[in-house]
Amino acid sequence: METDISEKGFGKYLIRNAGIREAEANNIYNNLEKRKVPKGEILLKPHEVCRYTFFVEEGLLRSFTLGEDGKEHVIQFAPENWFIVDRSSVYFNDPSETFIEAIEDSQIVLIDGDFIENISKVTGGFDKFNDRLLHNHIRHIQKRLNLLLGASAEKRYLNFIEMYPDLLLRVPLWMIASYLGITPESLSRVRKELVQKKSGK
Amino acid sequence: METDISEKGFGKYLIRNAGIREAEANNIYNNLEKRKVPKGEILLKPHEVCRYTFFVEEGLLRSFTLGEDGKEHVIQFAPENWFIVDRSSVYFNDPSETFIEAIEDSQIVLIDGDFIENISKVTGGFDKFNDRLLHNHIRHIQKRLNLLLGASAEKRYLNFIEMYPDLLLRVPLWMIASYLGITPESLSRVRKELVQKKSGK
DNA sequence: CGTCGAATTGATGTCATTCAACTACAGTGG
DNA sequence: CCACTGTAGTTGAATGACATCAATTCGACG
Repeated sequence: METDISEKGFGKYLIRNAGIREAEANNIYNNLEKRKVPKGEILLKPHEVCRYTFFVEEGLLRSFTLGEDGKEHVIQFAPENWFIVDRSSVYFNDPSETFIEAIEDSQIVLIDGDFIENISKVTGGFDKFNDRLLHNHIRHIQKRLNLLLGASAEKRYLNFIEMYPDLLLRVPLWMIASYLGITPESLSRVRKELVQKKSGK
Repeated sequence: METDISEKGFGKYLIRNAGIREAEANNIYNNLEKRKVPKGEILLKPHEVCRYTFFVEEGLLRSFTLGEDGKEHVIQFAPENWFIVDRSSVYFNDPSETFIEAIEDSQIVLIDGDFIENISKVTGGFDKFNDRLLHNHIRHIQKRLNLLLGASAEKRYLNFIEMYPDLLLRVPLWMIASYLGITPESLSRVRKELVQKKSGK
């Protein structure tokens, strides 16, 4: 049975952000695979080819790599209304080098490549929407690159809490440290100093 | 007068990499603006909106930012048959934060957004080609992110000479250092140690 | 020939890592 | 209900990687 999706995650998202009419969004949404994933579940592992773009309706996912040093490096966090995917892997059919993991119990939508192609044929504007996502992604990574090249651990942390204030409450600090490219101990000290600076004013 | 472009840079590139037939490539190529740029010329400055994607037929360009610390950070090098552009700026019409500069006397092709749209209508497959470029770009900067997050200066340098052996001979070391996110002095020492390791074998 | 920028080298400083100890707390099984 | 265990987070002391500052060499070019 089809459901009215006007208040549901991905359907609502399409209407608001992709300029897709409600009837169409409804149709799209009802043809997509949804899943509930419990905290801790791994949705993608290295050496697998990434087959889906995941859209997070509820909960929180992350992607990360395991460096040669044996350490995790968080690539991205994906809370509600975010996409998460290994784009290189889906696009080139390359084996992925990253994990995608649920760090909260989550409700997600699975979008595969065929689906996107079909949608593009039926729904004008989906291509453009997709294109905007790609460019947003690029802008995002590029900004992060600039920070890593030029900013101290403290600045990177401050930038993080500015960009993702909500994540601060939901993500363990050691993952944030990993995202910032520092150790948990260093992040702990950075935070300590920030508190001291504030109280010193 | 139209020229046969079969042996010329961008036309040849289109035939070989975008799956475009020679007649079409010829037509495309003859409608594009070309420029000779002397070493040192700046093609894009911060606060300008980037209007062109530059294709390098001959020579060498780079893009870089000026960090808050007042230091340059090289984003990308673009030798023959590479594109260089501030994608966020062209796509979103945002003022750029980067420079694009010729670091050798160069011969370039200027591709603007309108042109790409027109080509897409006429030439099937150009969209897909463009899409592949975008995904290549993402793969590229993602790899760089991983290196910055996980690898030492030495590893990053080794990776660089593996990926761009030719650039090593054409780019001043201080620019490579900037690309790697270290100081010229540090790069000098890294190189010294590598020589010593080799001779020590 | 003189000048300027690139590159190297040494001495020293700084930031972040490493390793280890310790606290707090949540989940588990007796 | 309590002891046991594991994970997150903090803190301290020592170390390490890279930066900074200053001096020198080298080569390109006017």
